Amino acid sequence: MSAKHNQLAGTLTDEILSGRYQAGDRLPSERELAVRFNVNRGAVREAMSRLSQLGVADIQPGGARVSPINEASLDIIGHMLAATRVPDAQLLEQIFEVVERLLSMAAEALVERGRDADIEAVRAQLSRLFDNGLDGEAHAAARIEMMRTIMITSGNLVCQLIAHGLFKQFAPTLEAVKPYVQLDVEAFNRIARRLEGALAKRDRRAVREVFDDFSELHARTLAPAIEAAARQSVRHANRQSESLPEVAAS
Amino acid sequence: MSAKHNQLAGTLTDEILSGRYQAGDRLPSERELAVRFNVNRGAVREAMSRLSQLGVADIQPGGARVSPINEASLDIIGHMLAATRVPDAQLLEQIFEVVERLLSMAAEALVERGRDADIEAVRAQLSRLFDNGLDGEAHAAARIEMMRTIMITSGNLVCQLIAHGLFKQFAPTLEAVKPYVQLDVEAFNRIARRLEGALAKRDRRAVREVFDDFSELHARTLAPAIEAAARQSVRHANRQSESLPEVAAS
DNA sequence: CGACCAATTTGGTAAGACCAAAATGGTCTT
DNA sequence: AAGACCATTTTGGTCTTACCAAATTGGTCG
Repeated sequence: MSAKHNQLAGTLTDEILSGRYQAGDRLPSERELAVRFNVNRGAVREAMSRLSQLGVADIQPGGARVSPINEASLDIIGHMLAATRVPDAQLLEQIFEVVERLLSMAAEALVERGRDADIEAVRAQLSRLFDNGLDGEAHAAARIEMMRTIMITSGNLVCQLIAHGLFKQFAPTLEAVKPYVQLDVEAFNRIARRLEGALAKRDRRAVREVFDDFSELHARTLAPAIEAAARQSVRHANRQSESLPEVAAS
Repeated sequence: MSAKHNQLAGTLTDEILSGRYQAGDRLPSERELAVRFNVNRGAVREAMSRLSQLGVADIQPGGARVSPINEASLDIIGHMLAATRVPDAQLLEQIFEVVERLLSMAAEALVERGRDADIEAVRAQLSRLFDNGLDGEAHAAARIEMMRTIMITSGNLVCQLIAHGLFKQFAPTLEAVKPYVQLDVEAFNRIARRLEGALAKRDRRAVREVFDDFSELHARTLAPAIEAAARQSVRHANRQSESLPEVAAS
């Protein structure tokens, strides 16, 4: 139900991401796209503007060209995840790898330069994770909330922005995979306990080791979940991603 | 010389970043901004669209509101760096902290899962750094090129996108600080040598330690450079950042 | 074969009108 | 007096049309 220019932008980015247009190729002119998709040129323009800001197209007077993927904005990750109905396992792993590194960085900054109160806050959240018996949903929410707190209290804005941006993009995918995730709560809580101790002692090295192990656990958990999701998804119909009907050429 | 909507977008983001509009505040309506800056509403609209994609404003039918900074896109970093004529040392350090973490991650991925040819390529670039006597400019260019190679060969797209995005944004600032940077080439080359060895042995732990030390060296180098740049810049006139003249209210 | 120049194509900007959703402020009910 | 309800106004969203400037294109001339 989104507006036309949104659909157009989505269609075009998908076509670019799918290789329909290669990097360096010229995109059709705005006027041509307008007639082809039977929309206003203004709508085409807004769509192109988004492509430009997404970094997938370089648009200049005289014509627009497709940019190399590695020059794009972080925001294409969301498109790439949504493009395939089975989440791209490799890409998801890359995302988590980055997130966990940044998380480790934030936690290390916290133990090195953070205020006591902030450390206490994170420790309290950690305790809640392994103390009372939270159900699956609550446990997951608490985990995310804790990571968020670490990011914020670290004081590194860059880190926060990246984490927030990435999370916003893979959240829907995560939601789709979630039913198949079987977290080893025991193992996780062991790690949480270790992290809590490392924070208490402000032991940076220990913090890092904890996150290394956490990263490993996460990978062990995620891989089979994605596989399971992939097996299941073959039954489902193709998600009808909204796209504009293309008018036949004369 | 940029277009009106660009200037307007810049002016508005600067005002938001400077706290002129607080998070949650309502922004003036498009029509009001149009008369205030004596531009077409279309121009205002394009500017607002950019604010929205930058994540600094949430724009909805009924009114636009300022978003909290930590929900913005990575691209505001560039604005923040450009906002103050003296580069914000803290922010720059945060950026480098992130970049170096990601670099370490990429290098570790390379030694763990990379192809021999790719490792050879990086080693060759490293050798060039400490073998022949490159002058300052060439040495700096070679350093950047090597980091770029590591990022690309790591195969982690997310990592690449972040690094590319960050680099694009602090490049101009770096250019401004560069004259004041006095790199300890000796120390750097020692680190380069160690990295080259670690890559050859595909020793992940060693790679990480090298990057930890590299990060430290980088910080030691950067801090005094920024300070020197700050001392010098007080003499220079305020960079005349292009902004739109505001029309007096009737 | 190459340099140069004009016609065309392409993106950029502007102005105006209209629509739908949200915010606003008044009114009525309780 | 407080709250629910509703019509008006405000605000962003879309579409249309026209014109401008820069880049591309293709031909022509040296």
